[in-house]
Amino acid sequence: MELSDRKKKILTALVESYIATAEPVGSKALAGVIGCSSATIRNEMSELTGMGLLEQPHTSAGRVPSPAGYRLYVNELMQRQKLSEAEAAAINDKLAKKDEQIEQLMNEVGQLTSSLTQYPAYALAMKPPAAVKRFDFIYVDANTFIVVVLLTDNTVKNKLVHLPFSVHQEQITTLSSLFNANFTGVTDEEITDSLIRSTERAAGDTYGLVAVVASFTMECLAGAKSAAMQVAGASHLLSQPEFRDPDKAHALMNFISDGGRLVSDLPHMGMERDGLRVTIGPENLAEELKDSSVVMASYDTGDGMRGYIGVVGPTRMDYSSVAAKLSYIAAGLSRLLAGPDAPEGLNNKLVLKESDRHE
Amino acid sequence: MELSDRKKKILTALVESYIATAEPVGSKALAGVIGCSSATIRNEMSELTGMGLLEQPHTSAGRVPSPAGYRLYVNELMQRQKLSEAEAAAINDKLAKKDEQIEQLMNEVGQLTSSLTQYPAYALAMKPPAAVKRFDFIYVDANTFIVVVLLTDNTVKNKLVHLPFSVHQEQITTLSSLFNANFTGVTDEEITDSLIRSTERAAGDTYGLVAVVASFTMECLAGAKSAAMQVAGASHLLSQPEFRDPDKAHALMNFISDGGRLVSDLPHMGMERDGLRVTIGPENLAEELKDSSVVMASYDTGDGMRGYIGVVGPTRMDYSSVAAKLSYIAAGLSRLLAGPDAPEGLNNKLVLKESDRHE
DNA sequence: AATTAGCACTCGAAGGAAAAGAGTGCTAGC
DNA sequence: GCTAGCACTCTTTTCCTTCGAGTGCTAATT
Repeated sequence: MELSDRKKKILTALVESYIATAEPVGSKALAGVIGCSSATIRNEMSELTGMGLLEQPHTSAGRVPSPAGYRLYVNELMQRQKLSEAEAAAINDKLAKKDEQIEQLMNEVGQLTSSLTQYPAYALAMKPPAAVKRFDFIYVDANTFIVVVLLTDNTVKNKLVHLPFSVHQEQITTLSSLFNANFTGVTDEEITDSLIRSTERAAGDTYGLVAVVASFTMECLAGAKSAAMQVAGASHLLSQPEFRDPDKAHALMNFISDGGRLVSDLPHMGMERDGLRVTIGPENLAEELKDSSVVMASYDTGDGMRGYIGVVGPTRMDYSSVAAKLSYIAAGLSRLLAGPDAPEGLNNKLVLKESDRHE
Repeated sequence: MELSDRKKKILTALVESYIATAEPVGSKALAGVIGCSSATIRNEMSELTGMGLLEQPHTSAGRVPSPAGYRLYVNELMQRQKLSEAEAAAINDKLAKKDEQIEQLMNEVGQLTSSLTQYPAYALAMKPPAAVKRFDFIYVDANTFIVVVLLTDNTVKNKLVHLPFSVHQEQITTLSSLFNANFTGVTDEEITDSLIRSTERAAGDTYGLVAVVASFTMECLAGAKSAAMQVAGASHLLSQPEFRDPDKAHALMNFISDGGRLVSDLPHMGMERDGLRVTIGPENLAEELKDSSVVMASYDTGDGMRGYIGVVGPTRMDYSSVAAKLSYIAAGLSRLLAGPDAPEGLNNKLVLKESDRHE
């Protein structure tokens, strides 16, 4: 059922006033804004309460939006906000530095989001599954060599292997061709015991090393697809009036600090058209979030890497401004990670431009 | 001036009772424990107050230890506590996994310390300065090669370099000998502009790549000596009665979450004999810590790598148990990082034992 | 029919007095 | 030197009152 224009206006004004002040809103306060008497507002508010969009903390307090009220506000009433020049510039600035490890980057993004929104924030990156593109073995000395693995996403991993017995340069070379023949283009699930065993049979006197290198390879592949997750700014919660009760604050902080729960208990699929998603109070699965809200945005680099950034706060969250900021940051991340300077995905590589050549 | 035995007993009992309950301690409560009447205790307490070891929140409350009182307790009265079997086992268990990146490890150690002590904890690792032991260059394709750098601390770093022009296999080989000749054994301060320029002059047609590889090298060396710092469990603060005031909690949490301040504002030198150090309330330099205490322990791998773990809490901290746990964890870390299984320091290397050889 | 003014009513917040309770300091006696 | 006793102090708790914001309803107005 459709609301009258005036009801929409009242609900909007009420939600925004409550977001700003955290105080229940009375009819008098709205009368001025809407342009009719407080009695009229009271009648309207009474109906809105009947529809479940507003709530009364107690008889003689003003009204407060219910979760359904917030939902309606977020879906239909809220203004899409633009970032100020300064904010946009700050974000671009922070994101300018590429070429970082993914954990490090997620950490910075979390910090940035949190300090910008003044709410706790998290940042999550998920890499697509990778395979090995090529192996290189570097002979260091009789007891030591280095395995260097180049993955399909152009990440490079390495490991120093120290042996209690000696090997020759040629044995390492053999090992190298062996692995390049058998283990390239293989994802981590495809590294089976039988593959390892058949490689060992072909390995001659270097069979003892196969299992070691194979397990390192699996580690790399597992690491490559694993998600990086960072949480930042949890202490911002404490400045919100709804968390002046230390017990409530504690419960939610615990939940937030446990990155695993954030990932598992938030429905990170089914983003709206613009890659944004808001879950309000009881819509959240996790018990700890039943009277908090989460705003999240997804980004996508186009080459299989996806991720999310999000913000946790009281249901009385400044949805409009948070949504705008998250969208902007997410868009920036998509650009950064898939941009022309990093055409093949994120990794610690270095692109040399013609202009860098010394004359 | 030396305290009578009875005064020591009273002070000890009072501190421990206050640590346990967070309530000011009255003379009656102590009378039972000490074995004389409350009036006697009152007289003694009055003198202890005069000496500045106790404080009265107000006339009709019991007494509370002053910072000086805690200091005396920590220095002379407190029992060196032993860990329970279970606790020791839990720590050993957690520390069993070696072979991790240093950031990851510090993160886990922070978590472990925090969950064990129920206070916020931090873990800090500082690597000694390193130099490059050798360079390897892997030719991938005409536009791409990988630089692999083996450092003196046996860490291996790599970078994929993508070029806007083609190079030949031989050019890469030249580059390799060039860098191995000029840049090995060099610390990051020793990489000067003139070194780079003289190498470029010797580089022939690969001069354009010298600066790139050199700057990557500096990055590696800088990264190798940089400290890894992790903070965990900040939310434990909220369960302490002294931080029921959200403003206080907020201020301290902000301080703690800012790892940099923790490092710079804590006097991490001058550990006591057993590698432990306690700073109580106003002894702390940082304004935010003026009514908190910090217990920290140092570890040392013997090969130049040092680090600290620490715990932040109210002055009413359970010094005895925290000190025991920190000592144990620090000792465990020393062992882990310098132990027989990792004889050359921490890095992501892999040591193959004879028994690992397949038969 | 919709809006508004007026008014009685409700209920939490704020303030204040009184009572309760815990602990001290002092004095006198053991 | 220790202890019992007691008056005194000061916080905490409780209960009561007052105050005020805001509602819901009714009747008047447009």
